[in-house]
Amino acid sequence: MAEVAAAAGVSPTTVSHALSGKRHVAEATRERILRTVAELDYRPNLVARGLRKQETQTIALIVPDIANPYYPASARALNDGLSSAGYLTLIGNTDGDPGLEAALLRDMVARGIDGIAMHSLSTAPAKARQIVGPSVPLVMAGSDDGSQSADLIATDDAAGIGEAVRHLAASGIRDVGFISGPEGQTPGVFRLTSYRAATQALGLHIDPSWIVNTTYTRDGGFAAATRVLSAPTRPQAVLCANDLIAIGVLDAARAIGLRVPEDLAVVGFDDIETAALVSPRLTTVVNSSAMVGARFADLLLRRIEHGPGAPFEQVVLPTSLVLRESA
Amino acid sequence: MAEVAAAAGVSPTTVSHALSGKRHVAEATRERILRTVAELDYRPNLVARGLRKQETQTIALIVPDIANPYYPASARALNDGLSSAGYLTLIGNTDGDPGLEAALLRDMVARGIDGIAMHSLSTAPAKARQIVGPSVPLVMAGSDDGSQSADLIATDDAAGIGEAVRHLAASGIRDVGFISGPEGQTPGVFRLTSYRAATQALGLHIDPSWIVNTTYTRDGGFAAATRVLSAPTRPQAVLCANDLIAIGVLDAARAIGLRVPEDLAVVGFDDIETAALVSPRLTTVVNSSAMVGARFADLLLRRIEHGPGAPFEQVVLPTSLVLRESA
DNA sequence: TTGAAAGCGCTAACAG
DNA sequence: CTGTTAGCGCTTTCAA
Repeated sequence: MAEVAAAAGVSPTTVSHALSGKRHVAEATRERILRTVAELDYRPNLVARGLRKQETQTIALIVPDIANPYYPASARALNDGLSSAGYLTLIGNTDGDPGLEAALLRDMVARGIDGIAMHSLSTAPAKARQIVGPSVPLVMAGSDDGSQSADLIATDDAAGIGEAVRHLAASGIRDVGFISGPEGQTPGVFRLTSYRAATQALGLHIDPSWIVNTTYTRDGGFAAATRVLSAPTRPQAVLCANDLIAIGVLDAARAIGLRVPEDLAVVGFDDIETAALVSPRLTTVVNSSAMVGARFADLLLRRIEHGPGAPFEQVVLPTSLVLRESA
Repeated sequence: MAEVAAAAGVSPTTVSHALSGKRHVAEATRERILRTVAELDYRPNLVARGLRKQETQTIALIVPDIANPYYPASARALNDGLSSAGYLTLIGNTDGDPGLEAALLRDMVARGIDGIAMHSLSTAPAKARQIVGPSVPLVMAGSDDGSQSADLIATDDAAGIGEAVRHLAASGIRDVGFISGPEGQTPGVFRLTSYRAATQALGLHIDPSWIVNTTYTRDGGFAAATRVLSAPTRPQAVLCANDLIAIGVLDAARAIGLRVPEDLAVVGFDDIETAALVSPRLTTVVNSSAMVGARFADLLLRRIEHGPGAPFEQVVLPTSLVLRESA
């Protein structure tokens, strides 16, 4: 920048203002500066600008695993919602590990990011807020501890799962199992709770062996289903905490020789693209990842604009059951 | 940092060294400093460190679209290969637009990233190098202009496509079409070339109407296939520039009432997870996205270590045909 | 309409 | 074994 200033015969201050437009610069000087900038191919150093302005035009996206098909759509929508404001996305994978979630939150703050969007599996908002400090814009999805310490995006799990259970009951199914994520991890726990409530509301009996924890993966679903389905009293249907698990259940049903949905009805959660592609096509609860990403962007932008003082917002995304072939 | 220094009764320099370990600090002082750091919950400002050291521990990943199922695995593998060295990934989506590709390259450099990994659709290595300057570590995949201006990751398209064409010919198929990506975009052009070479080697005739350009999406594949398959002289098989296109072709075949593979054989490219899940399961050329990400990390690390002087490397990833149900 | 000077928070000579 | 000083490249008072 000093070079540009020298070449254009002005002070660095003026170059800065000519580029930022933050104060008026005489038309002639401005043109001269812009020409010099082009000639010298000068590009502002954003690290220096970030240090000085205490804002980096970067927002952090913390996810369990970007390779899990649920998250990329969220990442893309977040990016698109923020790119017009000049933000770029810095990404971190946690695999749901509480230690990594915490470490990544700290690291992101140390990097001076302007906001954090987090799909949390193990860290509650209060804990996350404690780690990042009071002034960092923080929006979390999939986790609500009632602490009012971050902007929140929730999914109406109860509605979707209630709809699913009623749909099954309407087809005469009374024995419904649930395959959740790792013990204690959100959002599985919420969905499990919704399942308990929904079955109880219909007066359905639940055998404890029908409820099982596993990882949020296809392999996890396969392993869990293999256990549940080979028990003497297997359920007629299983609800799954996400679609990946449900696809694993489909695998297991095929391996065991169970027809879906005749012998076993399967319902997923999320409606990732693949859900409509597997065979049989998966009946699932729609929980749009792209919608979450878009809301991340909205809330972050609003929080950045209004500062830490404004009351925290909570948006709850609707869910709906999409009927396909598996149930 | 000044606060910590004051509280611990030492100079900032000593605090810096106590934390970085770059020079010896007396055990007692070090312990005192570390305690103070913990008490004050001090966290180094990485933006300031970045400005001073001219390195940000950040690498850029530029992809056409992170929501396209091919790229997340690459992103994850890149991240994993780099995270132990303390790097985080800054992501950019270009949609293959040359202008965006260029703009993103510039922006990343301005942000002082320590290296760039790019899945390029429209920008050749020479052009990218010109934009980022001579000293920025740059690894590109899917694009080679023979200019020796960046580290390169290539896929052995010819081998995989040759294998596919021979497999089709062995089943008695002689009329093979090719659905590519947008005109002129890599990697479609390379694959199209490989297809021409492979069919010619077997003496197969190609009708010009069997070769068509479209976007690298399921919808693109559907639209293109609808055109190709409704022509009077439709091919017996189509090769596709990627799996998403192939899945769209499957959709189109179903819509038209063509049985796959009996009436139409379909071969994809990439072997994304979904390829094995669709019905019929997709026969495709394996081109591991995770492998690309891992190589990105390797090459970037090596380049960062050795500096811009070392000769550019080029790794070519093997491909292989995986036989499933669609061909 | 423009400039001088200070400073964001750190690290690396240089010096002792 | 430790401290002083300078400076990374910007933006923003303050002053003219």
